[in-house]
Amino acid sequence: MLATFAALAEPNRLRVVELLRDGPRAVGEISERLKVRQPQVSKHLRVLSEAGLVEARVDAQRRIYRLRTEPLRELDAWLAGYRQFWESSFAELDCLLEEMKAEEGRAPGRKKGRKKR
Amino acid sequence: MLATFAALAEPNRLRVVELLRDGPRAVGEISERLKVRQPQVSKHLRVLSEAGLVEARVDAQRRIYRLRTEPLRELDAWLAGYRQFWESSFAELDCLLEEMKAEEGRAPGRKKGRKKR
DNA sequence: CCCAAAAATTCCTTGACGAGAATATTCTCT
DNA sequence: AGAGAATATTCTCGTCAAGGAATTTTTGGG
Repeated sequence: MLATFAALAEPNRLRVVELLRDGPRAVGEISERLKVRQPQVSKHLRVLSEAGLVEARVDAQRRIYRLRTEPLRELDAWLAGYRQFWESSFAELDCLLEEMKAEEGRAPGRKKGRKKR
Repeated sequence: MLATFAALAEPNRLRVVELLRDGPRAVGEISERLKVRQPQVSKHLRVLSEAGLVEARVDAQRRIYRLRTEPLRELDAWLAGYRQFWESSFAELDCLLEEMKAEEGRAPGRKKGRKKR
C-alpha cells in the first residue's frame, strides 16, 4: 500500500501508469510519447516494477511493459474501508456531532467570546 | 491526485489517516496513540491539510482534526478508470494478445531460439 | 495581567530521490 | 565475431522532505 502510494506520487510515474492503462508499450514508445529521456523512463519503470505496478515481457531487444492489476485492486480494497465514510454519511454525522458539541451552552454561559487579543 | 498520493506515501501520515477514519481526534490524542511526537504530528497534519485530506476545528486550545472525503472520492473516481482493466478482463486480453504475438511464427521460422549465449 | 495547556513554527542536520550525462548490457542480424 | 538498436545501470549533483530539539503562538482560566 505504502509502496503503491510512493510509486504513484511521482508525476512522470503516474503518467506512465496512465499511458499503460491503454495497453502495453515498449520503453521507447513510452519515452517518446511522454517526452521523457529513455534512462529516466527505465528508472521509473524500475520503481514501478518493484512496487508491483508493472511487469515486463521480453521481445527481442525490447521490453514490453504492462500494467499489473494487483496493487490497484489492493488500493481499491483499501479505499473500500473509507466508502462507508461518505456513502453512509459518516462524515456528516461527525460534522453534526461536533456542531452540537460546539454549540452546547453557548447561548447561556457563552464560553467563547473575545475574539482577537 | 498527485498531492493525494504524495500525502499518503508517508508512513506516519497514512497512519494518521487510518486513525482518523474511526472519528475525529485532537492533535494530542493522535500523538499519543501513534507514539509520534507532537511537533511531527502537527507537521504531518499540515501536509494532509494542504492536500485537502484533513480539516481542523478549533475547540478551546485544541484542534480537532477530521477526515475530508473529497480527495478519497477523487481517488475512487481515478481508480474507476482502471476497474475495467481487471473487471472486464482487459489485462488477460492484453496477455493473450501478447502471447499470440510472441508465438506467431515460432514453429516454422523460429525467430527466437538460442537462449543464453 | 500572568499562568498553564495545546498546538504550530523554526532551525538544523541528514538521507532519499530525481534529472542529466556517460557508459554498460542485451539481443539480433549478417 | 562485429555492428547496431533498445534498454539498463552508474555516477554526480542539487533539491527537498522528515526527524529532533527548542521556541513561539494561541486560547482559556484565575
